[in-house]
Amino acid sequence: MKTLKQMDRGALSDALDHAGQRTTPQREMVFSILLDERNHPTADEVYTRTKSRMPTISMATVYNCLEALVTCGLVKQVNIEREPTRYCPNLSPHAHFHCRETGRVYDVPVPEGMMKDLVKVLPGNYSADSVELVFRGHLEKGKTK
Amino acid sequence: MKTLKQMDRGALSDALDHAGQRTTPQREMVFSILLDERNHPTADEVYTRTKSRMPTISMATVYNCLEALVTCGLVKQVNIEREPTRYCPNLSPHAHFHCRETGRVYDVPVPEGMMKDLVKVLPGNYSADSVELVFRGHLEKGKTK
DNA sequence: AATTTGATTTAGAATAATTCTAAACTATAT
DNA sequence: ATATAGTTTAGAATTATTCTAAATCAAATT
Repeated sequence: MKTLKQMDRGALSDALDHAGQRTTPQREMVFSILLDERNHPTADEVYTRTKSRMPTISMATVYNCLEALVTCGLVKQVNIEREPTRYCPNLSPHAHFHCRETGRVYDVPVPEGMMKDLVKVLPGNYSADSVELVFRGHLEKGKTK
Repeated sequence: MKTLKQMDRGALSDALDHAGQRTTPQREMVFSILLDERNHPTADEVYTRTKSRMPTISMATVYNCLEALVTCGLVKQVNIEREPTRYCPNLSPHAHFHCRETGRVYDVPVPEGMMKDLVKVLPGNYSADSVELVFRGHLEKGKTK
């Protein structure tokens, strides 16, 4: 896929606009890269991929664009154990699974309302606006369920 | 508290021994510092506190000691959003709450078996050996429950 | 008791992800 | 057309952590 779908393009400029930020070719390209291959790339990986299609872009701009996308709510940062930050455009509630063998990170959809239920373990004066759930382990091959 | 309780001292040398590592004054001191004030200090904070009682210790040694304690299972690393790694000697199952206002991290005990239940959201070929649950938000003052 | 062995400690250098800085560029508003 | 403000860019700076190599220490062996 080479460019942003009309739908995503609209979502992007709406979201940026709403946050008082401009829609730029670099931001569109970075967003498109993230949507294209949703394997939780690091800033460095995003830089490499983006550069292949927009050779003049700089690392600083990639960081800037990623930050803009995070700020306007279209992208989430995923941090696993002090490894470089990864970027994830999946906005539906999900957990992450970190494979010790490959280092890859997978989205794990969680049932409706589960994240809500989790906050019930908090004492009454703890008010949480975000819940992060990360599993670590390995993938067993050949076993689907 | 100035030194390690007899119980903790035993647990420490047992655990180190089991991992093929020696019990040293530096490791005892760092462990004692962690047990003394359980507020999830960073390596830097551990260094400062340790230095006040053992002025010759170096930063590298603090990192070495913390790593030894983690390796032998007495201490857990807590990573929140690419902030410096924090160290936590609480071995019972618990979640963490990260206050956006103060930056402090609190342990939140979770009911027996809850962590076990969480892994059930994983597809059958995902095998998890650790579950991490982090809440982010703020503490409401004056409200206890 | 002296010596070898291997682990540990230490200071300082190196690394690496990220942020900062200041100048150049761009687009929009005036 | 011009001014204004946001954005991009290269490169420097920052910072937590790891690495390196020498010095120290403790246990095991002679």
